[in-house]
Amino acid sequence: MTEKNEFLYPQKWLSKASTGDRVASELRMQIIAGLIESDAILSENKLAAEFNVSRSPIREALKILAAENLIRLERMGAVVIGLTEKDIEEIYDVRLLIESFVFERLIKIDTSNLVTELSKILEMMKIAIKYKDADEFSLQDVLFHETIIRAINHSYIRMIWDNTKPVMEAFILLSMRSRIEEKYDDFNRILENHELYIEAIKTKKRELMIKSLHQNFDDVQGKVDDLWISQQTLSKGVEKSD
Amino acid sequence: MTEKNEFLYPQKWLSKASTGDRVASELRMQIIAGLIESDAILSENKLAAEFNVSRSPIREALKILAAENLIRLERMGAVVIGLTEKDIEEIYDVRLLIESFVFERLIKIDTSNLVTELSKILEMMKIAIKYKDADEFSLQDVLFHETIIRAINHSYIRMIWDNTKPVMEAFILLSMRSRIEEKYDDFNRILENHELYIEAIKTKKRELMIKSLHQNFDDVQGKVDDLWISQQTLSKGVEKSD
DNA sequence: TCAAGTATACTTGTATACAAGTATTATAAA
DNA sequence: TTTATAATACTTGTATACAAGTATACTTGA
Repeated sequence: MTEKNEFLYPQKWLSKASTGDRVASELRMQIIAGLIESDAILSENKLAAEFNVSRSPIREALKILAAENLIRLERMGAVVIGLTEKDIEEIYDVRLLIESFVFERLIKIDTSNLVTELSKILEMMKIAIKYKDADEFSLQDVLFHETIIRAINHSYIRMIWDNTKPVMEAFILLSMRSRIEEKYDDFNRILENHELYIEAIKTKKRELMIKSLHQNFDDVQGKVDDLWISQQTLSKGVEKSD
Repeated sequence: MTEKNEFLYPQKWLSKASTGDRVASELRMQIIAGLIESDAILSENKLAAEFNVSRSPIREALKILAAENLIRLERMGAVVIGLTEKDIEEIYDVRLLIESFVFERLIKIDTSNLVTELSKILEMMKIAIKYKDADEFSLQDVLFHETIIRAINHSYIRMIWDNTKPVMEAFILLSMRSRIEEKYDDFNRILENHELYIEAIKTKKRELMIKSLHQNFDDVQGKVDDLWISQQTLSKGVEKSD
């Protein structure tokens, strides 16, 4: 048995989370990072032993991951589905879909407070880059989009966001970590893109928003390659758990 | 304590469901039907006693309902949010959104099998009406849309469906039950509308689909009024659980 | 009557126990 | 060697036990 003292998921983001949430966050990262391979079978008992907790929070975690389509709950054990390139594309389909919807609503309301809020987040992102803090950058990046989505006060759009957020966050986190050192310039492009997004919301120009969203997506396409590479790196020297 | 021998949710739909799923289904119906009022506080222990099960499946059920935004999990007790008219509108926003997306994908693929499948479901719906079986009709109605959505094989669109389906199913169920007796003619309109939808998929004509979707939504607007009326009827003579 | 403080009866989160069912493995027979 | 059967070691689902924390209500003092 291997004692794990290091976590992929930033523990400080889990200040008041339950054990189940913590386990879910960590397993999610391990699955998306490829440390736990697809088709692997997870047993509640083994996981409980591994994380040094009881089966209750493990069950909770598995339910969460199943809802996120990262695993499949079967009779005997939970089968890891993992995150394919197709999944990433699909997540961005959904983001494109809901953010477009949100934008149409934003056009009809006063967005000055939102723009202020977004500007603040953007500045935080700049600081994060300055100090090469990939985690903080990812946090703010996700928060940026969450802030936009929450602005229209739509329970079910927010529900969709809540369901896709964890996977997206984990994915962005891994992607940014692998890029912060080598591909430093990428981040300026991301910043510019977010500035464009704010501008679109401020001026309520649909074309700008579409442009920004698509650029963001194109940017992600690159992230995918990077992540797959980083997965291989991460997987090296890690014993298989079968 | 009141012993409940009758359930709002059709038990035969839960053939291989866990106790937690059963409890969730029943609580969902009671909340949407208004038997459990908004702002009511649900305690795990009380629910466990009421349903004659342990806290484990109750916890599972509450997690499910929280994900559906029907309740809010707080420190002390789960607070019932309930389903407002705004929620119904929002659910249909989402349906409009994802079914439009799905249609764009359907245009690009061979839909002959899908059309056959949908025709079969439509015939089932007709039989259900013939025998005034509101439950069966609702089941097929929901299945109709689920079949369309599943046809494009998109994990994350399906995820959105999975998350909104239970609430929508419960809502449609209650609505149809209240209408099957008095507003019999409504059902023919619904059938025609579904025929239009099939035609849209067959001919891949966008306008037809939009028309059908909007008619469906207008139809739902009427459902809302009916449901609120049926809620008051249902609520009569039911003691409050505070 | 009112205020403060303490005791009590709740709440959830986690751990453990038990039961029912399934896959695997070993054993025995042909 | 192969097949059938039985035993065993797993699996999850549910029930129960325990611990930590919170709100409420009561008691005690003025």
